[in-house]
Amino acid sequence: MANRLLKFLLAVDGRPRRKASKMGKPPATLGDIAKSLGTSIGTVHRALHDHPGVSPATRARVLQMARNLGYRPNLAARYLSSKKTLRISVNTLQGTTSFWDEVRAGIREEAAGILLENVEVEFRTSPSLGEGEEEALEAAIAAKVDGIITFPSRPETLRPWIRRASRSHIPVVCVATDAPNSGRLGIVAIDTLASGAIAADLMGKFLGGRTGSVGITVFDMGITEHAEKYGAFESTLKSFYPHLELLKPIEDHDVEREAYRKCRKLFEERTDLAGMYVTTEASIPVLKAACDAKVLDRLTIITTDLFPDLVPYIRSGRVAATIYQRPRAQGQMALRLLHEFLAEGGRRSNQVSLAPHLVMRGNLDFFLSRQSQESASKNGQNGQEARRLVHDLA
Amino acid sequence: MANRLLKFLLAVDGRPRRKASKMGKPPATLGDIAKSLGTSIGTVHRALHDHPGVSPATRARVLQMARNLGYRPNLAARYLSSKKTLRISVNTLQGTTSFWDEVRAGIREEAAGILLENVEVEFRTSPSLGEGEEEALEAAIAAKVDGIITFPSRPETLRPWIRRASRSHIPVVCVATDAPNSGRLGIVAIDTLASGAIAADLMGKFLGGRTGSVGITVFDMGITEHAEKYGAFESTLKSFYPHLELLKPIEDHDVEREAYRKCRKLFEERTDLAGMYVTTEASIPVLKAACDAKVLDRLTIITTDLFPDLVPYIRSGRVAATIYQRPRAQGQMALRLLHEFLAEGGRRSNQVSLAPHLVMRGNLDFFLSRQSQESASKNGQNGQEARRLVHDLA
DNA sequence: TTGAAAGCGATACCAG
DNA sequence: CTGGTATCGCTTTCAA
Repeated sequence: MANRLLKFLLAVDGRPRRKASKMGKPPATLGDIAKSLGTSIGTVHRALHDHPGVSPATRARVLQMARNLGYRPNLAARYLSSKKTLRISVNTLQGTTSFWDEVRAGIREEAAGILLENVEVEFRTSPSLGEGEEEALEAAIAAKVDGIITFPSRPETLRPWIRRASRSHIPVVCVATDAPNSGRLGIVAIDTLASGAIAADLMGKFLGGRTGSVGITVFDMGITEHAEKYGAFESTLKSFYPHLELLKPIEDHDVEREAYRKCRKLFEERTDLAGMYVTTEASIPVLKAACDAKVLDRLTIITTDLFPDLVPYIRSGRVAATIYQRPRAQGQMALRLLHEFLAEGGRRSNQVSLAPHLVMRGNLDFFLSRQSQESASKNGQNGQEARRLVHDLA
Repeated sequence: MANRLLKFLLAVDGRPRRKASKMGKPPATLGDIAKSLGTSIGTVHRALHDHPGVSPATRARVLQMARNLGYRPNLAARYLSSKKTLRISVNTLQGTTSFWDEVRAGIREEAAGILLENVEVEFRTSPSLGEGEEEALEAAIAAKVDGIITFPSRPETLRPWIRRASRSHIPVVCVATDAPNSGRLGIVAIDTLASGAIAADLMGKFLGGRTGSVGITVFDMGITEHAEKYGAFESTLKSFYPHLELLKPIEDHDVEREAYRKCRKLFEERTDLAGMYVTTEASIPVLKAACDAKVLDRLTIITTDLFPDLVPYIRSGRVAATIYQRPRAQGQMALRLLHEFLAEGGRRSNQVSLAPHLVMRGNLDFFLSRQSQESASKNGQNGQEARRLVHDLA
């Protein structure tokens, strides 16, 4: 092949492959700061870390000089010398479906993949919604962990605890649900608007030109995410499929009996019901109700998430599609966000909105094989053994 | 709140937060190996790195002992002392759509996010399909980069070059298309089966009960990925929507005129055509052809990927849905794969299959806002300035 | 072919 | 309050 360098190819410089070769001066070190200030490394270090025993005057000078020189700590050196591990508390739910297991798996994978192997994950898992969540947060704070990943099932209740953590300089990242105005560092969740909108769009298309009403279940309209999802579903339906009537949301509060009862009632009353969008995890009771009310085969049903009990419904086509909220990816991103913050590597976007995945009969197996890849290690363990898991960002 | 530790919460030990606190002995070091062998650190190092000047006998003993002690290099120490940068060549296409720009953006983001800031990315971009790709690979090998990310547009042609790279101990990761039996380290791509299957499933649902034929365009059936995608589309259609007849694939070879001509012909001949699945980037010519043949509004069209010219078609509903191949995520994963290998951090799955995203009218804006987030820095640059970009894994 | 030793940049401790 | 220094584990160079 022609050896001439094609002109459209980036010319590659042959300078020695050292960092400084980029022509930018080598990054400033503590020593540099100390030298140019005529002080010692120890002092500079203390100043930069707000450690006691530095006069305000010198501290200020150090800070200024650090800024001038564009000082950025060398993480390799830091880790090598200190060997502190970052302890991260993961406060989540046991859960009724595999959702939270997957989130935890994602967190473990990501933690295992960190090069500096300096992350230790502690799981504090609540047995059910609202049971011991505050205590768990309190315990994490008391244990002086370096960071917290949590699912604020009831944002208002947990908010004061998150505030408390922040005040103790413990960054908190929320997963799946946000806790607004809590001072949390970041939030990782599925984009609610994208979810609601795609569900509506699919619903409309699946129903073809048929008219009728469409039902929707949510956890609680008081939670921002759920209200937003409903809103997106509603507005999309309205603008593209105005012939479909959206009914008032059914709130199930993650209580199976409540979901069943309310939906059963709906199914029996609204004979014009054509479709149903279940935004919560509690899709099985809804499906049961539809079955018992003998409307299951008449309805176009779109659910949320993916777990074993749902599989037969999808496979048989009785659930037309499910909006998969990618728990694994949520866990991974949450840990990444937190770790990057802790490692001082840089703060990126603190609000990560993931696009949901669409699962239907056709691609169901793809997602199932993905879930089963996480063969090893269940939750609750200290995650040390979860060294090398098969990994991807689904 | 109750201070008692709820029994279901993981008990947290209060041992000093040092690594060794896990009760597992501290990881073995070079010194440990040297000591237990009665030799020196230098020798151990040379043995482990295949450096010249070690007798085969001692090398063997060192290797064995390293294995026994479960030695794993401390990356922080390694990086701190050597300061070599990993140079990675990214050989991709200029491209007609924004696809490759996004891939490169993803690679840059990921490179910028690496804590040990030890990655340098060089872009070698070919102006068009097949133009200078071999030369670019040759150049990368000649430049002795540490790793290569490439798009093997014509796998057979590039295979020998990939082999050559591998023989020179330069790992190669393929993006978007695989180069089988080339010795490449890994492959990152959208799952073809998931793509084809979901497209078929949607096509069937969108068409409701209507009968008719469905067309499909591919790049070239000779490329594994395209054949697989076709296969998945075909089998899904056949098993769930047997009343739809799938036509023979139209190969466009990424030539716009070819796509237009062949499709125009199809549109005029097959008056029973109900749907069209465009698996290639060249959807615009197909849409033009449909428009000119006056069948655009009659067809249910599913395309691939997302770029500006396609937007109006989606917004107006003339393209029912598009299968988004997440170029950004592909780039990110490719770099991650390669870096983890190079950093000796561990080898995970070398075959990453991403799930495609579904874009429709409803969630279109979500994806558009995502793309525009990558405001800064275009391709072709040396990527040094792309320090902190907004980041997520879409 | 091998051993010894000087860094890399930050942390943490001990002396002034 | 501040300066000095041993240390982390590895790479690399210089002697032997």
